[in-house]
Amino acid sequence: MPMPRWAILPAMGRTILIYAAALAATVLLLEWLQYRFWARELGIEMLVGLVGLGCVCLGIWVGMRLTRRSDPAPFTRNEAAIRSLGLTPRELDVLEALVGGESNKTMARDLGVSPNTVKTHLARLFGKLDVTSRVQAIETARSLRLIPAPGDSDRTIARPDG
Amino acid sequence: MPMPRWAILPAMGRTILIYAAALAATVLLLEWLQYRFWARELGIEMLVGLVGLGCVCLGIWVGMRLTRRSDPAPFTRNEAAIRSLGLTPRELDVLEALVGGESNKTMARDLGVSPNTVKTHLARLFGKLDVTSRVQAIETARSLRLIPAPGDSDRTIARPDG
DNA sequence: CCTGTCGTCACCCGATCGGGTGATTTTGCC
DNA sequence: GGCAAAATCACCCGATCGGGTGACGACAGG
Repeated sequence: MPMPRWAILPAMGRTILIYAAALAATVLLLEWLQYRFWARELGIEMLVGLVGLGCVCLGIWVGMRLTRRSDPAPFTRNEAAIRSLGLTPRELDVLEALVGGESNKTMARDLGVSPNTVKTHLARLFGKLDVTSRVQAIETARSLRLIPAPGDSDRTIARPDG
Repeated sequence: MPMPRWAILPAMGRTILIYAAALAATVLLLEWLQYRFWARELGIEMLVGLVGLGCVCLGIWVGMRLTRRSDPAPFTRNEAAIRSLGLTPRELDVLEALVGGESNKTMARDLGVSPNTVKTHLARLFGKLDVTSRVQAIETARSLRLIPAPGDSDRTIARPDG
């Protein structure tokens, strides 16, 4: 399941608080500068225009902050899904080794166990993920965010028509 | 429909024009409302505050418009890589069917051919991609942007150059 | 102590895969 | 028509995979 939408609200709330503080500071700054003097000197229209201009810049900055992508997508492993599926640490090791596309024999050598053990872990993994093939296991694991998807952690971009 | 990158610039310019028009309209509206009266009634502080609030909202809206991503990563298929590898259309069909994690028999049924044909296409595909397993073929194809990776938009963009 | 879970390994067996060779038909192009 | 590429299908064969069962030791928890 994807990250709930409301999870970004704290960040937005913090930004809004920062903005509110900046606004209050601006108002106090104007008061401190005895803006009434400036109002008499420049005229109310000019004062309102200047304030509006400043507030527009502030709003643009806030708007950009609000819509900025939480950029790196740091890939947080879905521990809840792991627990609900009952995946053991060793099964996760096999799952991570699975994405390399190697054979059971090679994975066994990498993990330092027997190919039969890898087969056992894989069989249980397939059962828990409710899949029947290695490729489906990888796809399902990625959709459940058990393992990082391509472009999630390492940003290796091969540009088309290179 | 192809959407060149520079095409978003007019959209931004349009947005800026809309913002400028809205600002002018607001100023005129204030003038029309004889804001001097409101300034005397509410006090300059309140007037400035209201104008600032309105302009901040306007600025936030503009900021959000300016930083809105234009369809992030529409996934352009790497036709150059396809050509350089010598991949035939049918081999690409098999490659796309491969990501589903189905067996050769199922892919053959989906493609309307014999399992032996799928095996032949797969063998040539493995040779051209220089891999030895289905999973490696998918990983390599994704890294070469022959097929969309999870997280990429599923809409394929037609490129002018064949 | 007993039970449950986990990790490890073994064996069997059928299905599938990967690799190779060969053949035929279709398609597009000169 | 001739040619080349592509697509199709068949067969063989060894390797691997997927599924199932059984077993053993370690280890935590009641």
